Amino acid sequence: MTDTKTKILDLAECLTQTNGFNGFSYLDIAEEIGIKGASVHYHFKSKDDLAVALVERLRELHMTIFRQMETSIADPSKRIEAVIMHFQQYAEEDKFCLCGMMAAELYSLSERVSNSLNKYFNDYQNWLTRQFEALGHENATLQAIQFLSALEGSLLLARLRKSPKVVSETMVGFL
Amino acid sequence: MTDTKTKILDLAECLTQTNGFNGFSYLDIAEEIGIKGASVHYHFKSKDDLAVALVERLRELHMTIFRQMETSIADPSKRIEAVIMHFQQYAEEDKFCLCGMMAAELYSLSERVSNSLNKYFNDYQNWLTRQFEALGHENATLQAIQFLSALEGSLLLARLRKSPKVVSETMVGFL
DNA sequence: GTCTATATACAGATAGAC
DNA sequence: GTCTATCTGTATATAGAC
Repeated sequence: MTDTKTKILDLAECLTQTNGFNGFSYLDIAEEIGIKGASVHYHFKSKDDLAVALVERLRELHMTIFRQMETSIADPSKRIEAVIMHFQQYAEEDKFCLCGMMAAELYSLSERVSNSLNKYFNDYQNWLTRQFEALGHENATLQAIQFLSALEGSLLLARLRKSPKVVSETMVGFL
Repeated sequence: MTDTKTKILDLAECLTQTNGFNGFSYLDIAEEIGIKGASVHYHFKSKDDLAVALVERLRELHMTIFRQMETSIADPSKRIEAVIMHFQQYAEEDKFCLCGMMAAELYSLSERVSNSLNKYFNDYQNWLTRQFEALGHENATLQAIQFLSALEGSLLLARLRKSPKVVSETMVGFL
């Protein structure tokens, strides 16, 4: 049985990816997991605290997964392929990227959140750069930022068009 | 002297690009242009009407500009360069793409808006495809969706990092 | 076309009981 | 850790006067 704090984070993550961080309330969270609105404040004093916790949790999770992939998957292009499929899965669930969503909502969020978002994308980009270096690309840094940009943009379009495959179709040829 | 309706649209466009469409209220609009909140409803009965008007106006404007560019700028790669610089300008003003923003906020918007957004991006992509065809690209359709995706994604990252040049640096090599 | 006044709903947040 | 009760602020929207 998962504890309440984790339940809140899981649900908030899902709601942010679909409706945006400003698109749900503490009451939405409370009703869904069966507590009262005030109780959510016990776990996350302010909604800003919740935002920071969401980004930090995802950054740590993704970095752990990325580190594991470097030993469990031998071929770097297969690792990148897995990343593409992960984003396509978001589109299939009518979700956008959590941090992409918050990056769009940037100016309604605090500096703490924007710092966390920057850390997230920097870590992401550095990992991608290492993969493209391993694949022997001339300019791995440029390749990484192009890949990351196209990934975020294609997910935005795929979700709008209700065509998840737009992600993998767009990312073809980035390997 | 611009009329009130145009003033509302101009301000709403700016606010949507910075704070998101759900990030401002009729009262914000009213105070800035010097009328009362209720008066905004006279011009746009519901906020949903305002959303549709914003997207439709921008689609018509951009399509007009694109059509003009095809006669005023001889080199298709110079036309594409102009598009990149237009997006970089957004980043310099701490703005995201209006329709990209609304695409992120998709599930808090009506079907009317999502239909308009789809029309906008389809027209955009078709125009880009024509440019890449004129440049003799093998797969102009793929090139266009990759370009559009990378453009949206790089703007999202450039704005987050407060580095407008990320847009043009990322879009290098897409010509 | 803009105003005042108002209806209704919901947001984030806190105090204090259990 | 969750509750009830409440505060305060703000949102979209409408009716009817000017």
